[in-house]
Amino acid sequence: MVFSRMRLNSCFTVARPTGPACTSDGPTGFSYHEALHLPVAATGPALTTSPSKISSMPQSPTGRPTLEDVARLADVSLGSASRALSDSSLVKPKTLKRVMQAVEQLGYVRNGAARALASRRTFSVGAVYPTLHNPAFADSIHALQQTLWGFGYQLVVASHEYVEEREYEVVRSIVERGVDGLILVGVEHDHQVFDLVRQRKLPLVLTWTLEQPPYGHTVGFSNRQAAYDLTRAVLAKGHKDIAVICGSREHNERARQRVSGTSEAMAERGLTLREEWIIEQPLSVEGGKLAMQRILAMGQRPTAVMCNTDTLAIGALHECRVHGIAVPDQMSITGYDDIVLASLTVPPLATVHIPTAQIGTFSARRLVGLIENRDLGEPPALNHEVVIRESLGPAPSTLQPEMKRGKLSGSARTVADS
Amino acid sequence: MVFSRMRLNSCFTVARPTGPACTSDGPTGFSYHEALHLPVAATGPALTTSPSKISSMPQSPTGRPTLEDVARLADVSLGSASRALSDSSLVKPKTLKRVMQAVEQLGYVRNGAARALASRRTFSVGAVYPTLHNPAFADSIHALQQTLWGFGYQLVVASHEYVEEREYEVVRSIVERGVDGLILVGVEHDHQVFDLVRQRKLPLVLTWTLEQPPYGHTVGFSNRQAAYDLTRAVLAKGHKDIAVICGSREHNERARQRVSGTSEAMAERGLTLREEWIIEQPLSVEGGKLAMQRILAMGQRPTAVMCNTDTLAIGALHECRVHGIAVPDQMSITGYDDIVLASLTVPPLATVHIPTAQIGTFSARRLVGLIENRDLGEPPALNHEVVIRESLGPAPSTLQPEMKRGKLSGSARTVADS
DNA sequence: GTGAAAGCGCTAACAA
DNA sequence: TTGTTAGCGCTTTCAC
Repeated sequence: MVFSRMRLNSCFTVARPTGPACTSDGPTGFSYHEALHLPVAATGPALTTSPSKISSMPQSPTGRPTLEDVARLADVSLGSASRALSDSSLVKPKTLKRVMQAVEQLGYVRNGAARALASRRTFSVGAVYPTLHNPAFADSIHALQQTLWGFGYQLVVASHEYVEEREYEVVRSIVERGVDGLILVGVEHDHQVFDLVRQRKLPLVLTWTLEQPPYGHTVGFSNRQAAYDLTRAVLAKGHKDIAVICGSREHNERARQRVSGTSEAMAERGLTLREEWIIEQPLSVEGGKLAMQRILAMGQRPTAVMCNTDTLAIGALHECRVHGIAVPDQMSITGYDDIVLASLTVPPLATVHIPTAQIGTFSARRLVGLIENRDLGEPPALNHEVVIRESLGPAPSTLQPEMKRGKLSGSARTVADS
Repeated sequence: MVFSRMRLNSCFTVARPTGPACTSDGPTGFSYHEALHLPVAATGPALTTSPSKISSMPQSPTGRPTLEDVARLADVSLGSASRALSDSSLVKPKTLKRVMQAVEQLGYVRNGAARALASRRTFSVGAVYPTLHNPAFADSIHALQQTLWGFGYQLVVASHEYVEEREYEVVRSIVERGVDGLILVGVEHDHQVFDLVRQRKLPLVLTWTLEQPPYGHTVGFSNRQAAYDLTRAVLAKGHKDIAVICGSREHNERARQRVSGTSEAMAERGLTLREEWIIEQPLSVEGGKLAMQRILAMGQRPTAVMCNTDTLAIGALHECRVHGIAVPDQMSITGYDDIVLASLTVPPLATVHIPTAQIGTFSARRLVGLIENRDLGEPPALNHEVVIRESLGPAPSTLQPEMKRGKLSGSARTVADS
């Protein structure tokens, strides 16, 4: 077993709930290593070797010990007990010690609801994502959660599965349950969402975008620019007939911006992104397959298909293999996001690297900064990066016989899949 | 815009917070479609077209309207207002209507902390996963969250990143913050975790396992059996020299069971799983690469490598390609989990299909059943399924020249990637 | 079916 | 530094 049950130390750091490894940004108090290893009074005396004076303390009607029980056992006032646990520097070491001892003996665990009600702080933040079922978002959530934990915040997550009407319900539900701040994806949200959040003055961070929102702050990158840059790379390979597979563009400015980034780059070359070559599908592997099926059924086919996410691209790639279409010889495919698997497909997927983890990390920092009204530093510019891999090849018409296989202008590179 | 601001209906269902699409399991009350579309009073009168009598209602010190404000405006008692929102069947339709009107006018949003404190229910559950950075877990969390939402519960997630000592901190922190139930992965947890949860009588569901825990219930499948079955399939291909790539087995009974399932199946054939061919690595693509590097550097190589997760397998597969090792001709590779991408690798990955989404769904149902003390039906037996795909081929020694490429005894099949 | 009132367990102001 | 006390906003008896 990892913990010494005898160890006497605090779960508590300054005005901050249990658990968090307060990073260097945190106020003074117990260090990470000192803190957090509070054992719990076992169910029966027989089960514990703790110094048993668990005694006949009168406890609250719920059965669980309350701070009042702790104070009584420690023979200090309620206030002192509260202070000891919230900010140990507010009480004498001796008081602290007695309180901690009582906490340990009783197996006391704070009541977050009471804390929240009295202090109007929940130390949790909400994050509503389009879906958790997307590696890029999962990565970001992962980083978000880890960073928040470091600051002492819990993460409440939910998703609306791209059903726009659900977002408000979801956000409302989360706000109702109580969070100190909120993270959403994109700038485009029902006005009710903004109204609700603004009315409550809830700190808000919008991710995955740089657009100016009617309320809140953003942490992200330019979807349009990323798509533009990637498209330039595609155009450089001589492609003129380009199709796009994207998610629904309605209510999703990210999808729209990616498409417009592409059409802008094409326009600069005097090319037009044909509307019938913009195919909307659910952002899944299956969606990619279906879209590619439609493309392959077309009379005139594009020579390059740019997918709005790697997941779509993987589906598209797979469909090509099924139909015996050689990628990139007969058709080039690009993705977007650069998920870990993008570099492992066959052929490896050309894509745009999106700083998913950074978005999570910096949105957490930004949000905590807003909540605690302290400066955690401006989030740096988050950059995308075009990653050329073998799924993007020269357009068939320009193909020289001798460079039929695997000849690339840029070398295939691997990013962030370590 | 999707919502009619004028719409007058409830956000509230019986004793259950806003939002959830109460499924058929829910008690009576507003239907999903009736519910939840409560607009919020906009910041300034100019911003809203609401029937403005927003008036000079004295509001609580926080600035936000409270139930008391609602009651006053509706001209009913606090109690009635509370009842109207918690269980509309407890008040007269007329009362309800007036309350709802007041709610709408004020843009009232319930205070979850106060609710939780008074009712001792938070309508949220905690889930602590090893990591969110694993498609199998992400799938499961996704299903979990969706199902919980249907029941009116919020999901608080956190991960311990396979650092066993962190789990207790994480669990404690979540419990402190307040949840009505808890979901963990596996049966093996520090006794402090069990002590804490047991002491608070917190409903507990352990997933991804069938082992009997000291406290709580399980929803899962047999890791040992799944590994056993897959190994039988490998053995049937004539492999005798089998290596295993797994995560750390310490504190992880799932990893141990998978390994022992393999060694048992081998033992039945009089084969031994060599300890030096059991390679522990972090459960990532990178871990799979590193492990395969080690294997390829060995004097005598195994003919089949069984990976404990698809992610590891994908890394291993990739490493083989990098080193020019043909899969499955020179080496067979299997995974575990059957993530969406398993069927899309080249060659497609033989693996065991794990009912990840079902685990999420049923653990949610089980937990809610425990919390609300109602019978939501016993979770059905969750079954794994061996999925033979091309990465598993005959052992090189038994290889007939004419079946060198792609000859399989079972046809490659695709599961659950639609 | 409704109103009045007593907490839920804690924090934070204020005195001492 | 410590103790006292008044709520935080809601649910839930308990009478009526």
